[in-house]
Amino acid sequence: MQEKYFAQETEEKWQSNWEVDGIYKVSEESERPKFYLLEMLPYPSGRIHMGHVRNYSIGDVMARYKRMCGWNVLHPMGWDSFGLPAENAAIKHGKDPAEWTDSNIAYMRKQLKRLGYSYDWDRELSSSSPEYYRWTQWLFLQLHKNGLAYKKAQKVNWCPSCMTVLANEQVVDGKCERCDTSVNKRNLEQWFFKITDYAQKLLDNLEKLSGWPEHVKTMQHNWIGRSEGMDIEFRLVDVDGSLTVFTTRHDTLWGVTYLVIAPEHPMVDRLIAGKPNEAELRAFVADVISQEDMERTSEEAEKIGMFTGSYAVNPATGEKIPVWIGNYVLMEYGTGAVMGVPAHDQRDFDLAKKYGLPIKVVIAPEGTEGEALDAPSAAFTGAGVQVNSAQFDGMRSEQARPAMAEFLEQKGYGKRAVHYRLRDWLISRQRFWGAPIPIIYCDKCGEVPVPESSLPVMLPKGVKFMPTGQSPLLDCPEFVNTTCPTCGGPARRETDTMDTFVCSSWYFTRYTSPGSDTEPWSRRKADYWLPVDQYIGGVEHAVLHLMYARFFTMALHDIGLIGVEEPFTRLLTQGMVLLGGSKMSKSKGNTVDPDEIVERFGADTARLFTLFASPPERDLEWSEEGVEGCWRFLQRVWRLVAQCVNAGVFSDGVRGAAMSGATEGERAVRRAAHTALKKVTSDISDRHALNTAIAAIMEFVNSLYGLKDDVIATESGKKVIGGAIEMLILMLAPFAPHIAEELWADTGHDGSVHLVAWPEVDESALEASTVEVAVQVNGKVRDRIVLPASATEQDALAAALMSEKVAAAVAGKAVRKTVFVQGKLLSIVVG
RNA sequence: GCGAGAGUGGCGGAAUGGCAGACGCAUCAGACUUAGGAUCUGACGGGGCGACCCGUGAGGGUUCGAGUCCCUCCUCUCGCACCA
Repeated sequence: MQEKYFAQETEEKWQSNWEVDGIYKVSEESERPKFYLLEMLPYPSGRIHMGHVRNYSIGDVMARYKRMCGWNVLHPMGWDSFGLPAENAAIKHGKDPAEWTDSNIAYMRKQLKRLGYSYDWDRELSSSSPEYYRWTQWLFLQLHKNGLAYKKAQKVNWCPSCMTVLANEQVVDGKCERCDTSVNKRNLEQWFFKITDYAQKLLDNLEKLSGWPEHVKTMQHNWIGRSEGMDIEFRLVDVDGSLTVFTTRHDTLWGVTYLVIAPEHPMVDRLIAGKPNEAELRAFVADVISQEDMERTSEEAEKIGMFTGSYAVNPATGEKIPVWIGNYVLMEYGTGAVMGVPAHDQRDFDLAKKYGLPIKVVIAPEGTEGEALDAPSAAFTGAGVQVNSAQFDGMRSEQARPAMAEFLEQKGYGKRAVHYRLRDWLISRQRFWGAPIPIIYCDKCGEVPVPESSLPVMLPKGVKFMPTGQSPLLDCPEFVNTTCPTCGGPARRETDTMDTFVCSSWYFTRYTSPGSDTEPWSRRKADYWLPVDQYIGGVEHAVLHLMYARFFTMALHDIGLIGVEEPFTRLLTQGMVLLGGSKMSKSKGNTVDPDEIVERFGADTARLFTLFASPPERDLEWSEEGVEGCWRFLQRVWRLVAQCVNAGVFSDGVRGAAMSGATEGERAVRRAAHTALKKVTSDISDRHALNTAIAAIMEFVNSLYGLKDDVIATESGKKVIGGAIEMLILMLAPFAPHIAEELWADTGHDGSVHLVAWPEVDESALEASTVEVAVQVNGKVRDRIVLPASATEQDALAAALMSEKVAAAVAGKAVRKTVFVQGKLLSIVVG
């Protein structure tokens, strides 16, 4: 066996063997417990990038490890293949989106296969294929049937570059999440999913997701934004009707000196009609509405307002208070109207100061009841003691709150209410390359769902793309014009398509039943595999994909289509791959091409480096030298095994991993093997600390190099070394599957190393006859002494006092106390 | 402002409250070589000839013992942010 390893030919050989033998295919018919391991569905942009390599390498280690541990592992791969880039390529280069997408998929599939991931490729799916989007449409119809999909006109986010509307989650800092263009608002009639019905459940279930990172749960928690308070009704004075405000501080109700409503509020017209300055008011309203959201809602933006000329009555005090229109009140949140409490809310305070509105203190900081009534210089927003609040005076505000709620509800002035920041999910897109929304409009029958038997509503071929801001399907008469399923009369199809996040909200369920063409999935199979036991992907989807998929799963559960409520039991969010401190990206030009790394070093090296350089959850700085280091390590492993093979370690057959060991050297080899195994096993399964698992294997290899020459000289030593080498290959298998497979064969084994059981730690092998113990005197390490492993505290102290250094530190003082940590440390306190 | 996370050698990073810096990279020295950008051996936080002293963002505290736990700050990253 030669001492140099040539990765490329070996890797390709095993990749084709694996494929021919189908060793990663799984079915439900298994005695083994199931484990569903999934990495987030990639978009087929054209080529894979290092972020993909890292994501899938992490997943592949876990999949291979779990498989070796005896689990029936489902590990599939597919494509999130609808979306804008395909359409942009169509517009720019005249390519058919389907062809562009398919050729990207073909290339990327080849890249993934070249990296040797253990996917069950028979389950591959592509969300843009009619076989898949047929069921996306079918699921839309189920949601529609159950009142969870509806159409309404609303002011929505519009990305002028993508020429489509966006969901709230897809707007980051006022910019399009995808292309970074500033979004603006348009009033459009759009399709929504009623995710707000699940706001409370999405929030409550977070507590059950103990396998999710805290920061992701926090982000979802904040995004859902539950707040508890009261809706309080203020009767209007000269106008019919009332205004309802939402407040979390009804303890400040007696301090309300005015109301403020959003310029978009439906009551605005009635409140300003006929007022002397009506024209001026209308101009003000129009001006505020026309402002971009960012300039209107940024914290620095000045609070401006205008008196409507109308009044309302504070139900608590009976006082007549003015109704204002303010730029800082948002129609989309709460009721679009707020009560102005300048003494206890900084925004209200700013407005009151600016326009000379009265300020009335009703909460005094503890111990300042008398003086607090003077004109404050800023709003006091903390808790305190009620003043000026009729029968509630003197109560602490926290206690006043429930008492007041009770009082207000009894009087019929308001009711306790919960509002969420979460809005319904806007799913329609004015683009071609998505799943058409299966709805038909008929002049007679109105909005009619496409019958399930007519699915899929296919995307037409040969569409002309013109970025007009309307779906290209509109210019496609053969698509638009149809007949009404109900009355048979002429009708038009919906031309908007679905947000691609809809496609990725259920794909993990489709993987359980690939190719099913009579139903989206087999209930039996889905029940067997779901939920996903371990999900891996980037944190950028914390409130996008991960929340949409949770909503979808809950909804499908409640409709009765699926057995689980939460799709992902454990979640690992892997960090980004950086080069020169910033995320690799084409636009910055700081990318490293996986193909090039595979070509130079092989897939095993590429995988190993992305796993070794940093713990999975943290960002990883790409380093050419680091990659070379991993390559050197694999060569070092190869050389070690080759030298053993050439020395005849395996000449009389395989070793079966069991090792006895009589001499000190043999025991040391055995100890090194099982120490490494113990660390690697717990690092993979408990902590997902793949970087330290690899470090432990490296240490193991280093110690084998040191021990081998002595031990290998005898027949018994050969057996011990052989067993250790087998363990090394098994431990390496999840991380560097190709070289492990080749070495497994070269050491005389039949069959794939990836089907061999993960070895078990032999605790007895870990025991050493002697241990080194650090000796501290008053907390400082003074010496290290070697003791028999069985030494007691007394033995240790006696031995320690024999040490010159320890004796010097103790000299002349009395030993007051000792602390002994078996095998590690002796702490002597003197004084 | 609110919430979450992080600050450790020249670098990436290790350390159930128990010998700080595992493992790797870079660097230096040596060996082997016609050669070495291969490989092997060794050194590698700072100071000091030395015994020793100092050292995990800063300052306190708990403890026989603190990178780790507690308190007060500082810096950075991420998320939310006029949400009533």
